[in-house]
Amino acid sequence: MRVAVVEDDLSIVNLLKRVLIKEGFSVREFSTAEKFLSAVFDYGEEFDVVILDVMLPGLNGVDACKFLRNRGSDVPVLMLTALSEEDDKVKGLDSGADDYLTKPFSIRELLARLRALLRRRGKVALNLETSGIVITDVGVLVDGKEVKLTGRERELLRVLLENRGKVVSKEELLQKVWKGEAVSKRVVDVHVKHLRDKIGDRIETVWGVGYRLVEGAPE
Amino acid sequence: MRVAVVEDDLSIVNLLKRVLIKEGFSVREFSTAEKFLSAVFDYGEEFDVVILDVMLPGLNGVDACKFLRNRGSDVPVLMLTALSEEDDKVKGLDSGADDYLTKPFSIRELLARLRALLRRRGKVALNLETSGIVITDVGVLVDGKEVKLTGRERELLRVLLENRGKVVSKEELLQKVWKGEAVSKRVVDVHVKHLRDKIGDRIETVWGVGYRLVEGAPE
DNA sequence: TAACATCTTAACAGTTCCTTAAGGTTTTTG
DNA sequence: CAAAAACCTTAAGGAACTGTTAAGATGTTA
Repeated sequence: MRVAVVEDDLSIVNLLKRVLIKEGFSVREFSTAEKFLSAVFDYGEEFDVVILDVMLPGLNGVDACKFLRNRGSDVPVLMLTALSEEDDKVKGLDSGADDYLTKPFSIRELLARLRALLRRRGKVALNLETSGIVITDVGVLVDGKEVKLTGRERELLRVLLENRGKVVSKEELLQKVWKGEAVSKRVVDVHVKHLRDKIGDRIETVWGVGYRLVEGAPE
Repeated sequence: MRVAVVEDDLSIVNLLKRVLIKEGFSVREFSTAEKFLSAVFDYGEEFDVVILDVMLPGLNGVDACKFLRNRGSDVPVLMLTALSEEDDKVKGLDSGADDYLTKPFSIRELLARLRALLRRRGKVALNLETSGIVITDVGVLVDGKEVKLTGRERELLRVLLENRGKVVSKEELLQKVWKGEAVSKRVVDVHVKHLRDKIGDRIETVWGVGYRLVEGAPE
């Protein structure tokens, strides 16, 4: 699950990062709405949910959300603000946000609302920590140790991680990692091999179907 | 964190510089309010916080602060003065200053107030010393030794330093250092090379993405 | 103007990454 | 069991990216 945190207050960013990463999200942070929108529309980055501060330098969260919706994005947006006035709540939701949280907020409530948002969209927020693997924008941690992965390897791992415990077919991997490029099916094998070399034997082969990332410790 | 020190008393300037640099601030000093305002509005320099003396030759601190606010700047201002009368305190805060300190002041109190100001703005004062690199307006210190950098090199280093430990994409570097000028992507590589030659191998290449300034000692 | 510093581009060299291909191994099927 | 199918492993070639150097452009200073 990829979550974008659009927030300029470093102390909040760091708090969110710590909590969300522990919960198994891939966290990508942006200090301004402009940077976030550029990542989405200029570079085509995709997120499963967005935590968006209202008070931002430059473009504010409400307008950023409107922009998102105008451009057709339906990614769930959780709005954050220091203002608790009803007026702002209305503005926020009017702009297309899905939920709203006023600062200061409790971590428990934030997580609860995030999960609610994802559930509503048919997504399930899982704690990836059980696999011992954490992906952030800074790097990839396996059992607490940083591992250097290439672009393809990282994407491959991300897809497997999102479906850990479940078999992912080669077709699905090709579609999600290689985005329909015309490549041989065998590239998957090769990259799985490389991944195995780097992260250890956590990828199981399901004969005739695809691959599955084994779960680590039980919940 | 960039701090502007606007003060004509050299002994105070030197004291502040020594302390602030040790705390990890990039310090820029101005002996008059005019010079400071010119840097801000004519040259577009940006600061995270301003330490502004009230008694200055020419334009005084109170008026300089008013000027700042009138022009729409909301940078945190910590006012310094030798006068302890309530009257001056009121004038200072009326002018738009965020806090106020009378000379003589204790270093500890100054730092506490600075941190409070930055925290209020959602910024966190970090000690850049952990990277072994300190940037001031006089020069750049690497492991205590002064290094001569050119303009581009210094800006490049500053952006990397602000994001140390994190990958900064080439696009972001081009945007922040070259402000959207139409230059080839490769200029970044060349300047990184020059920086490496001058400050040693502290810049890591992240293939296909950008560069990262490695962190020195842990926090 | 001459000497100097800085910045950008271009060219070539070096590196990393991705894909394909080929031969070997394991699993399934007849 | 033997053949077929799927997968593993390795290595080579090429594509994409970065490193390095030098020359020209531009601006600055003596």
